[in-house]
Amino acid sequence: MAETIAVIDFETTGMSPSQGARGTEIAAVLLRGGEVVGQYQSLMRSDVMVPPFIERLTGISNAMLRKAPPAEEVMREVSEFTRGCAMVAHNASFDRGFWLAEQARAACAPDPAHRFACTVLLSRRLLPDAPNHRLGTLASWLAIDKQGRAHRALADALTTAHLLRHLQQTVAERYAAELAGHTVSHALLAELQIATKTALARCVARHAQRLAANTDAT
DNA sequence: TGCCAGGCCCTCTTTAGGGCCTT
Repeated sequence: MAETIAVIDFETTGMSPSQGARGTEIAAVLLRGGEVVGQYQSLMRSDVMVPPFIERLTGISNAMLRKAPPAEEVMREVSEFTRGCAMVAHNASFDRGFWLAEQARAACAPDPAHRFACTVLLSRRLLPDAPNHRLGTLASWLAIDKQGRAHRALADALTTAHLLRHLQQTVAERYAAELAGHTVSHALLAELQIATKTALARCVARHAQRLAANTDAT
């Protein structure tokens, strides 16, 4: 069966857990074989106030969060929802930081499958002609249908999922010869996101050779 | 008073600095 990738997005009270910021909403979209096969979204309540700027940006208010389920309960649910999935986020260092911090608060057992790939890093390498690599700009530039209000978790996660699908298709078409029939897996994306731009084709070819060698060995 | 993140990329670089991207 094709691997399942979980595309996640956090809305938060600030830029970094190290500064005391907390998640206010999380969404996870499951992609399998390029199709959306599941989605999860929930507001999450913590004891941290939403600053006015963030409330205007996301539309998530302190009043909304007072009625939301506790962050710990939400993290346990979304951890179970994404169990066994490789992860993707737009600017993954940001979401990964909140993911780890909120998981730790909720005493969720770390899932070794939860390795992150980043659509910012990938789009910088694969879409160098884009005006910039903000999620909204890339969505407009690639004519990705609007998925709802930007800066809400599910809308941004769905947009990122469509962007990821476009990036996978780009790799599949541009490096069809190097791929030699192999699919564009999360593992390959993780290698491409840290490859130099001039080494992308060689990176794909090496990856395909390793897969072929492993297949031969089994 | 002004500043406060962090990981990555690019270049006028690597003994550094500035910009991008996320809320």
